[in-house]
Amino acid sequence: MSVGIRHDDLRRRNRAMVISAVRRASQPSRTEIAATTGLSHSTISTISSDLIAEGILAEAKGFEPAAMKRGRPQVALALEPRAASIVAVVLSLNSLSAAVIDYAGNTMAEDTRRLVTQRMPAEALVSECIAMIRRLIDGADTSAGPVLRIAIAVQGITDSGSRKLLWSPITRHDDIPFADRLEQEFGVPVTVENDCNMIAEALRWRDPLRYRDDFIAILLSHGIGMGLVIKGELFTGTQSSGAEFGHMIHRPDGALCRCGRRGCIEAYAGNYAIWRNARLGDENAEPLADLSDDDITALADAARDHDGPEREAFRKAGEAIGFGLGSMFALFDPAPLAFVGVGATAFDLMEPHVLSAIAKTAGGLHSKAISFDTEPNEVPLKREGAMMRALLHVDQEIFAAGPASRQPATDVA
Amino acid sequence: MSVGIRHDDLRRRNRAMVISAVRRASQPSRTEIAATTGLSHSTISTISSDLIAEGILAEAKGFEPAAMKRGRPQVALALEPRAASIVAVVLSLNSLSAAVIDYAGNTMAEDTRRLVTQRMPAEALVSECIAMIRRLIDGADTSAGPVLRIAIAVQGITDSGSRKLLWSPITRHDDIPFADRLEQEFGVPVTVENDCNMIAEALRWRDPLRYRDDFIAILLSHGIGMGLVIKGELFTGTQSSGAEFGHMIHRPDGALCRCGRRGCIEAYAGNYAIWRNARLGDENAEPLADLSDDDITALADAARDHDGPEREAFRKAGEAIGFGLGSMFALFDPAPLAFVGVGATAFDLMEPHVLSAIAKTAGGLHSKAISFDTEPNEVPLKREGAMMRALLHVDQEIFAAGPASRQPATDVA
DNA sequence: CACTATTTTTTCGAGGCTCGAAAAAAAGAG
DNA sequence: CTCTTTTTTTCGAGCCTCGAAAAAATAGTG
Repeated sequence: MSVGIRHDDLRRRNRAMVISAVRRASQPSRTEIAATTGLSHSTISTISSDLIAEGILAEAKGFEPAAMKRGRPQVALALEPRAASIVAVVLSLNSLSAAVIDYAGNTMAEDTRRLVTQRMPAEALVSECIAMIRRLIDGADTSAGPVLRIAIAVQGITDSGSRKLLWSPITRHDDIPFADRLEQEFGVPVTVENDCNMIAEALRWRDPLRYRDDFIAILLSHGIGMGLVIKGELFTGTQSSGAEFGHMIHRPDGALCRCGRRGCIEAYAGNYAIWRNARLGDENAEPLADLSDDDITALADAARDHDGPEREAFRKAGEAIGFGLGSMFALFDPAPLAFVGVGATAFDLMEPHVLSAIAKTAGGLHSKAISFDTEPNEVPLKREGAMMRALLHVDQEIFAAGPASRQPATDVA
Repeated sequence: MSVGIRHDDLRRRNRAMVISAVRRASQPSRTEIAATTGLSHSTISTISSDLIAEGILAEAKGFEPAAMKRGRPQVALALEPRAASIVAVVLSLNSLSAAVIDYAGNTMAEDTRRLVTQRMPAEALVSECIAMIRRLIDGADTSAGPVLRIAIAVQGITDSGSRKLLWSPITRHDDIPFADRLEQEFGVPVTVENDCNMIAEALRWRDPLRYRDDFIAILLSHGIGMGLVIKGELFTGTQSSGAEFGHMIHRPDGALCRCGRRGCIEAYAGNYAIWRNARLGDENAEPLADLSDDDITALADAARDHDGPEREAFRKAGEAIGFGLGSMFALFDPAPLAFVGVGATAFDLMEPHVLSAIAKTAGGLHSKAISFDTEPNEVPLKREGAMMRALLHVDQEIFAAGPASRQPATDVA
């Protein structure tokens, strides 16, 4: 059962609250923080001066555009960029990229390179990550704070503790212990997270009004991924990263999926499935290993131009997604949707069929709550999500705890 | 955003913790409570003596079987039955039942009667509830504490605030404001909750070892209902009671469902669907309004006796449930299952097909985590669930708050 | 039966935390 | 230059939890 609240947890939580308020709002004053957190002015004053003394926050200077009011002007608080830094890594099919980011979210250094992930041994994937991170850290500006956390966004299924990559389409190997290996190497907490979950996290920060408590991010690419936020929290499985929308069953014993099973949504709506339906007309044909973005845009152009197998393939894809969403909506009610990735550029071809399929399901009941949005470029989203994930961990788990529990002793300073 | 923690919240939470520990364990001592909550002995001592003084807890006497130890014997703490009472109501198709229950969970008075719910106006449903509760309260033993909460378990979809019955198979009417009407009548907080959610809540208390953080209760009756506990919390929709498993889509544009749509799981696995497949062999036939339990057991007996349409109907039902579960497991990983209701007596006929369908889905990966359990009688579970729901509200929201916020003033005692 | 060992529960003072009120600080308005 | 307004800090009061010590209550032991 959940444990009782100790006296020191109180401070910890309220510190976390203040840090979170500063990260969320752009440079709020103490008064604004008091308003959003519901804590008293005196408490905010005490906590924020502690945080400033510890080098976590700083008073933002050289900026008063919206002043022009009577009374003592508000002092804006900001995150101190040099308080820490984190590393955000994105590992996708045939591509690895990483960035060192300061505590305020500014990118200090970044790098990207192509790999043939599907042919590499598991250990090589890990060591490529390590090597890239090592280069970035060594080369980074020394003014940045110490690296306190590393987050890796990766296509595939991770365990619920975000420590291992259980399965991924980018490699033949299972159970790759990324977190353990990188922690051993860098001596810093590491998490491996599902890329679509990171996309959802990023959307929340990009557009907090639209994507707040309940929304769904769907990645339309070679496969179909999903990041799900329900009641303000990222929804994960009990044992894995979960939300494997692409492998919900659309038609029992239906089309052959890349995962070896039959009838998965992905087997109708993944890029390989659309291509297969359009070009081969055989939904049992062995899925292709990879497809270029151009292949998909070519199919979409053909489908827009004239009726034919291409248009029909996109219809089937939209239908599979729509019925799948309808089934999900039966479980937790409809929510706003964001379609991300190359496939999103062809979403105009699928949208009517998605809608008409949803209308045939229980989700059609409250379909007002559904809105669509598309974002073709998933890579920056994955990186932003991993970044936010890492920064929030630093906020909530390291800096909120206070100086006593972070360092052995502050006496001999 | 979530609000900061005030100083008095701390006491409130720790009081809640202690009450919860006493309700969970059977008559724990102060030492045991300290161990399970992680709070210090002195804190537990202070809080528990407050609670005893307020008449919420009591020292349990006349019981020391497991003593025989050296040292000062432990004093068992128990809930004081007269601290409060609650009313648990179960409203199902053609049946209404209610019970007055004391704070320790003992039934003080109960009543059940048959109604023709489908032909009654919405207002009549409400007033029948009111009348039955009024009779029970007036007739109840005066030694019971005041009624502090009423919980209604009802078949159908409620809003996420548990105030209205949005839709239900037991009536033609929508949006029945049970909570508002009953609160107005009795001046006590009221909630209306989905019956399957209450079944899940009850299972958790009946067998906390098996049904703890993650499990699924499926009600197999005329329709198919589900109560879902994920990560220790009842899973509800964002706008409704959610978890409408029966209306996830099994086969797009498939069999005609009672809800008017096509291909829902219920249209294959609900009692009416099994009967229709077995007797009419036409999955598009208009669903029957009601079926007796005997009709279903007769079908099951026939299916066990010889191959034929009955057996095939149960196969289809099992398959629909299995594929549906597989799709759900893609979202949040497999969990233990409890099948409840008349249909559970025929579960032996479905189980192999459920399993083989799950094996064809992503859920088949970790199928070790799946276990089945059946419980034919759903009525007591619904009542227990509603009871626990109401009692927990009293625990957490009324008694945890302390006497100051409950009464105007304790000065002139 | 008195005494000891042992375990549970209560008491008490110390240390933290938040809060409200009042004071201090820092501007614009007149 | 003084007054008004708003923000921020300071200070004492009131709670809360904790650890240590004391008190309470019982089973063993000779």
